[in-house]
Amino acid sequence: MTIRTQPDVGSRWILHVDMDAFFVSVELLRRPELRGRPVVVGGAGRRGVVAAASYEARSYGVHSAMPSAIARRRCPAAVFLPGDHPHYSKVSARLMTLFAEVTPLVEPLSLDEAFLDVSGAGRRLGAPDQIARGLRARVRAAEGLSCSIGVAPNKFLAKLATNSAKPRASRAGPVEGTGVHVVSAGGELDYLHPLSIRALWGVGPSTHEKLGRLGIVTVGDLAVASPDRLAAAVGAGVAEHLRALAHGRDDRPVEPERAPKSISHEETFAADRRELEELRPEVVRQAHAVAARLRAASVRARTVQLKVRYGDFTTVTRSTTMRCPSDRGTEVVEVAWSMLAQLPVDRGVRLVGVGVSGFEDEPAQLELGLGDEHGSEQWDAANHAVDEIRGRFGDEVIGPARLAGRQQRAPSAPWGPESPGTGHGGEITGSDESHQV
DNA sequence: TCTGGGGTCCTCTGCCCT
DNA sequence: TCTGAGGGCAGAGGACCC
Repeated sequence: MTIRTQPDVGSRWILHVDMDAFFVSVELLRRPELRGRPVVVGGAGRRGVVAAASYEARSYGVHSAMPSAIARRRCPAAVFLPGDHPHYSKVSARLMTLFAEVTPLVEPLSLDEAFLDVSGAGRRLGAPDQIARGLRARVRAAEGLSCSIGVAPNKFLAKLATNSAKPRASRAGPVEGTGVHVVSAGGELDYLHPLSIRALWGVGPSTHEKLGRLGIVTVGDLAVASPDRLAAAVGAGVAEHLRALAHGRDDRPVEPERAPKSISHEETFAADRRELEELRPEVVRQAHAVAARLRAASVRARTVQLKVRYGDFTTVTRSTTMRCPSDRGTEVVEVAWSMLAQLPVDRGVRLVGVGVSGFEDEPAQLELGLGDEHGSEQWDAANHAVDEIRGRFGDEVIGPARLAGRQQRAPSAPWGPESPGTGHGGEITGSDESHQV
């Protein structure tokens, strides 16, 4: 689709850049012999899911988030590759740098997606569609990767437009996309209203079903639906949000610096665990990983959340708000453990996770009446020393004595539980967890 | 032998306080 | 002293996104 957009002053133009099958495409650069074959990244473990699938694999009905067992059944010829998250992160960082050469207003959405506000780049780089085509060419030249770009007056429409520009999988194989799709100012509703409501941000399976019961199928149906009936079905807040989108309204700015509001780590086990003590190393490792990220971000968290998923997939969460915010692994362990100890685990736990939220920049209040007043300063110093050691020599070189003797965890296993029998590394701990280097 | 990991946002409920 | 209303907050869970 080619709509000539003008480099006019005052108009708002947003680019949504989405890399095509990012993880797979990055792997194919390292393994070009797999080009043209169905390739799947992730889903290597017994309980894993697909993180990304090549368009050849998608032709067999394989898609991301699909259980690996089903993916193998649908496409037995597919090549399954383990994910290499650190490598994808490096490539992603280079891409974001490339985007920043177009405009300083770059908001990364994930490793392979970003919004760019090019409203002020018209005089320098031309019309938005020209900027988009130029950027595609630069990404291709610099990294050998393909991306699709949506161009529109706001973020929501730009993201939708990207879908129209993407390559597709058909039974006959991959079909080239247009690469760039422009939704012109004034043409928003013509583009939007024929689409399924499922295309809207915030309409997942549950909301889709509720709206379907009201006879709302397309975005156009939603735009003319009774606000009261809508609110009764999905709640006032969601209803207002959806009505705004259905009218093409979205005035959220592109925000280059978005501070995270929570940090968490979780892990699914290869086999369910039924003993509390079997779960302790995981809680310790996750709590210290979370704490290290807090220190890296120079924030302290007030709330600790524990997540437990049982073998039947029921999930419970427990959270505790601490008197004083903390960035210390020992404190996160203590709070998470006290919550876990109150849950039944003998029914079989498949996943455990530790998270923190409620961030504060201010220095933590000194603890009173809890032993030596210099103790907390010493732990802070020790924690920062360990962070520094790990930054220089890697995560494996230092860990809690509690986890000593366990096989170190692979650098990253984001898309599936570890193989049975592998243990984990950990982080600096206090009290009962002295250091092992 | 189906369902990962890391997030955000919203709603509902219960508790405490005024 | 009891009761009810209302606000603020914490906790739990659901839905959604990539």
